[in-house]
Amino acid sequence: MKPTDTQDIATCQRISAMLSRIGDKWTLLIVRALGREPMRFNALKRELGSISQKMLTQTLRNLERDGMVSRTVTPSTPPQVEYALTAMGHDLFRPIAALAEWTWTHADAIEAARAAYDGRSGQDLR
Amino acid sequence: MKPTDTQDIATCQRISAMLSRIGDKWTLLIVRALGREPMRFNALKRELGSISQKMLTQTLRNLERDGMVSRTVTPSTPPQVEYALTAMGHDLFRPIAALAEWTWTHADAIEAARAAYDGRSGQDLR
DNA sequence: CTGAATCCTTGTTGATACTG
DNA sequence: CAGTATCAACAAGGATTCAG
Repeated sequence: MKPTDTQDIATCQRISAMLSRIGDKWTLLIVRALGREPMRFNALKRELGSISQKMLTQTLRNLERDGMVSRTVTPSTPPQVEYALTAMGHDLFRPIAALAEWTWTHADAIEAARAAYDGRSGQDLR
Repeated sequence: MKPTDTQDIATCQRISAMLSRIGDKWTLLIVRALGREPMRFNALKRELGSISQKMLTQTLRNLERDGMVSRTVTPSTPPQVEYALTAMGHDLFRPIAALAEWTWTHADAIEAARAAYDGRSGQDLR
């Protein structure tokens, strides 16, 4: 048995799982919105525009479960629920920002690579 | 390119798309394998073990299209196709490694947050 | 050996309706 | 206001078969 390999692979998959979550359709936008200021459910919904309430709830639950977002209920009429980034949630922002920076600076190169690739293999297609 | 531009929503979605791709089931493992050394198709397949041929092809095509991986065909019998990381592919490794590092160092905290959350809301369920 | 094409199962997303 | 529940549409992943 090779513990190093299986360990590395397991770690790799864990990181993939994290990337998948962060990279899903809404997480980044939500984290970004909450990164500016804590917000209530419907304010968040308005901010994101086209998100369904189901996906907003679901994504917030995931973030809450992972300890990235806190959920504070104020029992009143109407009820108020405020979402905010936790310390860990804020912390996550640093490596994300680095990756964002990379994506931003390489966007043109990627675009060019895609155009070149599509030009090569898509000439007679579509 | 100001850093404030990274706060733009379109950019945010672009980064999400990038994260989604990198975070998909096989990309990271493939990039990691190719990061060590260029490899041929079946060597890669053996290395990854449980990947289907379809997903390997598909993921490699995506990486190739984005300019992260190069594909070199040597016409012979049997044909040889070698995949390798491009300069940009290697470059991508830095911010990914930062995120991996973050995930690794926060794994326990995330695990704990999940356990706490599941303990809170799962007591009377299921 | 390196793939493309097909089918099938599963998971994810979204629209809609309803509740406290 | 802040959700939950349900269902339909669609995309992703995997197994299998065929081909250069």
